[in-house]
Amino acid sequence: MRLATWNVNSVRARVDRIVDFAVREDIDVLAMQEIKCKVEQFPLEKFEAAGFHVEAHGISQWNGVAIASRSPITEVETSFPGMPGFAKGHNGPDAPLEARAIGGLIDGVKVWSLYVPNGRGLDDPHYAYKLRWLEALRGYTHAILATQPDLPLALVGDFNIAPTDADNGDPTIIEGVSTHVSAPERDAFAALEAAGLSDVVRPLVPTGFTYWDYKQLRFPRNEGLRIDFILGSRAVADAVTAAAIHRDERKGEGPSDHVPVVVDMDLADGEADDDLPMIFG
DNA sequence: ATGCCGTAATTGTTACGA
Repeated sequence: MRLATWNVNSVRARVDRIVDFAVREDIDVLAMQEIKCKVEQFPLEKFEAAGFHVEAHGISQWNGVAIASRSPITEVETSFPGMPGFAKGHNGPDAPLEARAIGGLIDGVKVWSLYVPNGRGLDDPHYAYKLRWLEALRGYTHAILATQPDLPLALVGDFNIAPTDADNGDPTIIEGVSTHVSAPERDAFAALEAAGLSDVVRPLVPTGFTYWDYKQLRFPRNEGLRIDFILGSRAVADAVTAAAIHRDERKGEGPSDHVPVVVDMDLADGEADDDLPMIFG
């Protein structure tokens, strides 16, 4: 399985670029974030014409996530258990959920496309919301791997955290002042790893950014951030054979400000192997 | 070079982004 994640910054504004990439790179599963449309506005036909099934979750012009897959997607969920909500003036336990998560089972792999809240500012209510959201995601991960430790689980998307200083090449993003690089955010990311996930791209692609702001020549100057990740359970990590960050997708006409991150997985059918008749035995 | 903000509500301006 070739699995990709991409914050597309509007699926309608660049659907042809997205589908062209998925076809050209022979992507099996493409997790998208910031589709920026309602489900009924999603350009389904162009994905289906290219041979993809699509599950999308979008409720307004903000946020929105989707998964396009060559194999059918089952067990679709549009939030994970415990996921908090947020709205202006309504930040409590009953706040409405945003369209920031969609999960499904694809060829035995549980895939989640995630758009972690931005945070906006260290003193902003959105920052506390971001940390609550990440803690809920950690709790979900811990719970599911406690009961299914061998599950191939992939949490992919825009985590809006630069986990190390090497992941921050933007001179305007400063520790102590900015979101994305604060200790609580980095601790929250590390807690996901402690819950049983690992970044399956970094061992194969140790450096490089996945996002460059549209302003201030950030891309030509290569002043970006690495904030888009593919986190996998042990079963996923053991299956990964290759990884890539498609930096070239930031070039040309009408790019997203993020680029796709891709892994190849060689997934043995663990249970099926045990059931195979011993023809040669 | 990869080039100086883009998108989607809306129709002048605001919200959002990282």
